[in-house]
Amino acid sequence: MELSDRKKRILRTVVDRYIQTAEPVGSKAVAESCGFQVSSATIRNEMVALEQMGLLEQPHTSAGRIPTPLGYRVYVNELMEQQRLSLEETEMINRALRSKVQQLDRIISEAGKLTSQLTNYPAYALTAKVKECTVERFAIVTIDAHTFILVAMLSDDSVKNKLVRLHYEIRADQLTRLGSVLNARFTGIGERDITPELIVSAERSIDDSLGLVAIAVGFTIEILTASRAHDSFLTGTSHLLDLPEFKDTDKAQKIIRYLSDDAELLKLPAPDAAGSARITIGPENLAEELKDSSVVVARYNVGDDMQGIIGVVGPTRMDYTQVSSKLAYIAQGLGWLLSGGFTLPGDE
Amino acid sequence: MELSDRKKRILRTVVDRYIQTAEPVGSKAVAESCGFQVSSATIRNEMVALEQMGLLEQPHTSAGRIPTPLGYRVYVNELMEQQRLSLEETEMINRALRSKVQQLDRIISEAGKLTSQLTNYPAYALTAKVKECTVERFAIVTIDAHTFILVAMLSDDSVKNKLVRLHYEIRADQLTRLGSVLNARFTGIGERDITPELIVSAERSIDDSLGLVAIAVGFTIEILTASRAHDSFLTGTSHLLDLPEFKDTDKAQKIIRYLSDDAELLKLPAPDAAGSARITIGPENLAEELKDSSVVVARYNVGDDMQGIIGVVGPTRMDYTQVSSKLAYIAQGLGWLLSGGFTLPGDE
DNA sequence: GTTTAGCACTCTTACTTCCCGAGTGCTAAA
DNA sequence: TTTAGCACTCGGGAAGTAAGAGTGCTAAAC
Repeated sequence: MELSDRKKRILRTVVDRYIQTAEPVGSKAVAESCGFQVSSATIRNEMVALEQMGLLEQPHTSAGRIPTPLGYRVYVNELMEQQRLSLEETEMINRALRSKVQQLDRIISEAGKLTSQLTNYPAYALTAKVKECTVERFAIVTIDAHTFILVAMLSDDSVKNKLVRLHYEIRADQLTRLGSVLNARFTGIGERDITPELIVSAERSIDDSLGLVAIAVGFTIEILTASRAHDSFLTGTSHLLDLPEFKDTDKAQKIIRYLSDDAELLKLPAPDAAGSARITIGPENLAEELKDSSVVVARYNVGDDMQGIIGVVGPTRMDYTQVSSKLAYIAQGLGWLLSGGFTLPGDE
Repeated sequence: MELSDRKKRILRTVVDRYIQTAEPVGSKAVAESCGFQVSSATIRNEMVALEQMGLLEQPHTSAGRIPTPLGYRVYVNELMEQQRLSLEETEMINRALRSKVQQLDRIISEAGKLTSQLTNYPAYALTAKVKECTVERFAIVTIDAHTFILVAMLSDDSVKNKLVRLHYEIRADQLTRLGSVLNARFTGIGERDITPELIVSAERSIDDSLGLVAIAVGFTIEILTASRAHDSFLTGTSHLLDLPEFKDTDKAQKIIRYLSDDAELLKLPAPDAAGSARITIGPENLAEELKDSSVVVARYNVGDDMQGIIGVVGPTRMDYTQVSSKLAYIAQGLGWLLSGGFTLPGDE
């Protein structure tokens, strides 16, 4: 498919304008738009050609043209110029990311919030474990004679904890022994390696009449099971209601409900490589609910064990340029922070 | 204000029906409704009286009546019977709560989700610290020569952690010393007690040429600052779009946007005592955005240091009976779980 | 051959008008 | 005090109308 320069320019103008206004774009508007020296009639002829190529369509006779999904695809692939984020924007993202990265568990949800704020579209964030998790290290913190906190550091660098309250008193040395047996026998192994025999043998080894091992192992299994599941977060759904394409509450509701379902989010397309953004337009989406919407996703990696996905959902008329730039930057920044250390590019 | 039995019964019928259908209730419908032996004309006369008392109103002449906010208030205060949750329902809540209480930090957000699911209205959850937090205990977990996790257990029983990666190598004994000085000097004190002098003296005491103390204390301050702030979660906003009163996207958007603002959520009314639910109807709300909506909130306490709030937002035509029962039960269950231990009433 | 101007045509959107029916308030009788 | 009957009111949906934007086509101009 070969497009003349003029056709490209017209297509780009139509897409840009339609992204902004959500109104079909007429030939006159295109002709008047930046620096065309030809009349609207000429534009009309070209637009007919673009329509026959399947890049534009008319919602009805005698309305302006709007891009088809294929038109958006061509725009995204060939016409869209990668937008440079301004210094202020990168600064802001850096600052926001850095201040959010206090607690490992929360980063992902915070990254989602940030994305939604910056793009003005709903954003979702997922974590996905590539490998099965194991506990790297247990720690026990005594609160009082009845109470302690069991802390587990997992192989994906996250930390889980549980407050344990017992009806009977426990001595410090019992907890110490519990800690050592947990660290000796239950670290570095996956959920399926925790057998009843292992538990019994561990209980014997410290003469565990109180059943502390059983409690701790129960918690461990809970954690490992939960960590196999994916975490997901959705924010900024109210942005959808801003858009004219969702002024019909039914549509908005369907899509928000769809996005609220963790299981569905997991099925969404993911980019192959970290850092870059992948764009899925309208009917390219497999899910029926998203046939009228577009999804932009970026991936980041944390070590080898874990990866995360941040995505933005909007109408096909999404501002692809802006969204994909910002998303890619955020994903990259996250990757740096999580696996690198404290500094982001641009920091001194 | 004295209401005859018949008037009470009529008011209750109107409110119940309007809650279900969202349509103005006519005299005929009331007359036919359960067991009235009088004609619609009699009902009409009574309804005029109720209207003059300010309990009912007509959206326009020749439509049925709908309750005024005052009408709802009377309904809530005098006519509503506390609904007993069914055994299945309490079982389900118990099960859901128990399985969620793995990780202290997440409980509150999970409780919000649960509430929203059970009531079919949007729910929000807040934590509020009554007292300033302190770190109870530090723990350091070594990952490799460049990396360790700093874990802090706070006085509110939550656990915070931070992955620290350095460009230079650190020895195990350096970390051990860091741990002891942190536990010796930085536990049990509030944010404002962390003075530069304290930091310098701590650094000297372990000959900290690597600046580890500075990093750890920086993290501590971050945590204490953040824990003073409130956490808030909002879920189930899509339920709003089900309701006819929010079929206008503008209204829905305004209220969702309002609820997404943490600062505003904090201003919402809170119940005085834990366990019971407080109901705020329409114009009783101070916020302009909520003048057409009602809020049901319940509070739970965790020890003396912390308390949390769970709230449900819906139209004035909210199913107060159902919502307040469930909310009270959930709040109660949470309180038990968080401060008591493992068992819920009804468990064996 | 390409571009332009002009014109008739189409289709949506917004606005007005009109009718229907549900539900009321009043009055008079039971 | 309750009931039946009746005229009246008003919102909502259907139908009809006018305006406007944008098109496709044709014929002339470059």
